[in-house]
Amino acid sequence: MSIIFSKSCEYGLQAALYLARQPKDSPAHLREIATDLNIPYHFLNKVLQTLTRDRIVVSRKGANGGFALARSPKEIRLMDIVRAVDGQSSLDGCVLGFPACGDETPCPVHGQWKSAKGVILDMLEKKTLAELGKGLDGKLEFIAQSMIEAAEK
Amino acid sequence: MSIIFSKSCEYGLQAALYLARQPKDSPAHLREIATDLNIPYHFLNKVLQTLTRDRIVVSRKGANGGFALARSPKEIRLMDIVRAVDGQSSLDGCVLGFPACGDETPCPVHGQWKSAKGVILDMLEKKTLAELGKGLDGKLEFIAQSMIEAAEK
DNA sequence: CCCAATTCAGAGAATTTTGTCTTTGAAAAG
DNA sequence: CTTTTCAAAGACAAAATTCTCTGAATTGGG
Repeated sequence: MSIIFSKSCEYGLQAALYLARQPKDSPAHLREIATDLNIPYHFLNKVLQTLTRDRIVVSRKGANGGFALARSPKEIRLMDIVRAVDGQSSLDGCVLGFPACGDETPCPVHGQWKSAKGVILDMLEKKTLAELGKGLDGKLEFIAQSMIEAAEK
Repeated sequence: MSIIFSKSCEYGLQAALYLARQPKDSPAHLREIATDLNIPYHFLNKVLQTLTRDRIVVSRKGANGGFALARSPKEIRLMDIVRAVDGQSSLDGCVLGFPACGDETPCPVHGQWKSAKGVILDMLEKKTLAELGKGLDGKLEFIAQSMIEAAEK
């Protein structure tokens, strides 16, 4: 599990990234995505259902079916996926766990944490799937390679 | 649970902070700490055992026993506690979960995440219990208040 | 010196949360 | 209809969190 995301969310982000790289008008199959990204089939099923309900991806049943992004990758921010899967509140809250911590009654690291979180939120709010997919251009093999190495352990 | 720490770690940080505010030569009892911070007694027991084994706090049994910091609050950084409880590796790893992500084969957000993590690690490495305790001076009631509100939910 | 009370140490069980799998159903295409 | 593919409920497993219980060290009082 990543530091800040649940596994569901991690898988959701990976899958969305996968779909962003997919040629237009050719939806990807659950089976294909799960295999390529080395994600448990049925767990990914559930995550994609969530993203579908949130209208971040669209699904089609039957032959020629599959999953595709609901809108242009330029219009899907990482934050959209995080919010859909882990919920907004997953990024709120005091880093030391003090329930009453806030701008008025700050915990001792409130200020510093706020600026660190600012960098993170900024990243999530501004990065779109389009930019991320571009970052992967010319290294299609990155993900696959990544997963092969993981499987070897 | 905080975004980046386990509950164990959160409790460890809170307890250490508590001990830093404690008058010299008067160790705090487990029962007292757990009650004041609203932490499950036996879970805190375990966390404090970890911190004791790591020589961040010292313990004494029997009457007049209890827990105290093993050295001056000025010499205990947040990172020491995080490392002891959650382990160093809890802060490593790709934020999107790609196992092969690294400086040579970066994931699309590797750079941004690295700088965000830099701010966090910097905070953990530089902030000592002494500075944090000072931050609480004059608001002894902060923690208690915090916990009362939490309990009301 | 011995005993009783106090307090931490630690193993391990129970619970909760999170992640994974099983199974059945429903929609679409040909 | 038959095949393909997503939808969804719910069982199961693993991990994190919380609780139970027993033991061991220390102190102070008889």
